[in-house]
Amino acid sequence: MTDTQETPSDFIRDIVREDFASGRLQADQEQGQTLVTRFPPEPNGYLHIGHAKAICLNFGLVQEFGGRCHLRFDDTNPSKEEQEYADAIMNDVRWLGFDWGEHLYHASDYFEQLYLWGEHLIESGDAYIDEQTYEVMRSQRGSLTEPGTDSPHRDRPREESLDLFRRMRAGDFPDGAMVLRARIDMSSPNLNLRDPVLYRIQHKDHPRTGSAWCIYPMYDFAHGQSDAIEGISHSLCTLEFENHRPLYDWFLEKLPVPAKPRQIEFSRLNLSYTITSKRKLASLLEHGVVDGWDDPRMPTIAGMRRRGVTPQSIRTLCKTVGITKTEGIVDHALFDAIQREELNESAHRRMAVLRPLKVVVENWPEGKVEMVEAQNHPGRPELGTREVPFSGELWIEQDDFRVEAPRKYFRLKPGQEVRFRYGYYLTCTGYETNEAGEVTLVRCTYDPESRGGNTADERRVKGTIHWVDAQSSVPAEVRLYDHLFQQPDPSAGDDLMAAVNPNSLETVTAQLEPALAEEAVPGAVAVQFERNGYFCPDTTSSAGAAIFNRIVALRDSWAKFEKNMAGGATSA
RNA sequence: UACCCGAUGGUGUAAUUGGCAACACAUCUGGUUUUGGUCCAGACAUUCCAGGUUCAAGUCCUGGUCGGGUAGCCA
Repeated sequence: MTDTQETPSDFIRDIVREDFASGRLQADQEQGQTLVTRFPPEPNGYLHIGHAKAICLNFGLVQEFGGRCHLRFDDTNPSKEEQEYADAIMNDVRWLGFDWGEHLYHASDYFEQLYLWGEHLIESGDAYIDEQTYEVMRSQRGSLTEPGTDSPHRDRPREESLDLFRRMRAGDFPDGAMVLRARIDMSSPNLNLRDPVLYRIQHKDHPRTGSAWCIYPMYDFAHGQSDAIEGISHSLCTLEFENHRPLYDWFLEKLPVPAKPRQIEFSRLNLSYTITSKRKLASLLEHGVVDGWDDPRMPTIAGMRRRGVTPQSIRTLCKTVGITKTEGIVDHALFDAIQREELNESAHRRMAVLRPLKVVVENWPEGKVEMVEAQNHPGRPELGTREVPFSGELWIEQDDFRVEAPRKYFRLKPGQEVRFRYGYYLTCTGYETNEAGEVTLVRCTYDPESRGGNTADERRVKGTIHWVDAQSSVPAEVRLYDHLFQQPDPSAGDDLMAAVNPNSLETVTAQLEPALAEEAVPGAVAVQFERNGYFCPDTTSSAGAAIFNRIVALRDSWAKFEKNMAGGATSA
């Protein structure tokens, strides 16, 4: 995978550079430690835009500096994890453009070693079996401001702990009967060091190890040691693990591990109008706000892929927001801008009318159909042209006609002449309405001398609108997406559902130019519907039943102008 | 009222490690344009506060303020 611009440096890249300079890292594995990173998801849910940041960091680093990046599933809790998630995660990472080669690992690969290290800690007096209840242990933990108190089993003989630990493994005890705890310091100001639990009993089959185990290691006891086993040099994680680092280092010091990885924390990616909490995302499904994990409005990788977002756009976003330790919220408009920039360059132009209004050309020769030539990309002539039918009955956007138009409205209105892009100049001569007063039809005359969209006299026509020929156009379902939430920070309030945008999806029956019908198949590249936005066929679309998703709308300075006018009028 | 972390425009980052506060997005102005798109030009900051060191401080020192994280047998 190659991206056009170089990734700017950041504090982690600075550290890596320093490590090469100091000799801690060697470019050649034969001579010592190379750069080794890892992306360590728990297979208990779908990947989202926040994960993309970690993926780009870990895989991007080794692309730039050499080395390797492992994909490691942190599968230490069988009651939450499933193979289905692991498969989806691998698919998403690949789609994002990254490759772990042969370096696919699982924390469960190390269960035996981890268990042995558990015994090791017992033997060295650094761990013990505690058979108190969960509630008692919690009450002994103290609080944020008060120290905890020692467990009565804290000084139990090593042989006794060892025996109990072995019997735990053998399945002699029910869930929750006892745990293995590190013996550190119950009065530590860092709560993670107050004799944390290392192993718990769970009589539950594991997706990979089956029924081999009924005790499973906790994250803290598994993660750092897994890093060490794999020879990870830099273990990059998000800020909430900062307080875990002393524990991470404690295990590496107490245990005969083969390497000493270094944990470095960076801030999560937060996008405005978006959430990335697995629990909250799941609640959207439960409440029926979205159809599934791959609903195109979801910030999941699967959702964005279905929406038509490109992996390149996601990578560019991650590159642009950078890596720091400051927590903030990235303006979603930045992501929109990044997508438009990429799509503007690549997407072929097509004409599609989203909210059709019929136009009849009164002086058009009866039954005549003309083919006019349209460019596929005005900025890139090398992308060629196509033929589009034009006749006396056309569709235009409802919004491109006004009976009473505001100042500076350049589109169709009674008496006004506008350019039908690549077609002819049309002048509005009248219109029809229904009982409700809605315009149902617009009457125009055309200038036969204006074929292609200009005239010999070079008279100025300010407005240009898109259109499709009514006889040959193809109806299609088009899904117009907006933010899932109406507040920039949906998590700010206490009621997530109250923040949901009721208009996050608008479905319209559009009319497409004929060429789009064949392009309406899943997997097709994004196209620009001129003056509307960038669109991509949905996974359920077919040539016979076209369904398009709007990836991102075009910038619309006229809509903004009108909105400001309205806002200014009320506030003035 | 414990420990850890953070603080630079509206937003996200940068600043050769003590030397003219830069880039992108957003917003606003104007120009070009057969997409009200693209493109082009311009505008927009007392670097959280108060002291101190220095010819020189976003950067170093002291003290504060504000924000976030942490009390799972989750990761």
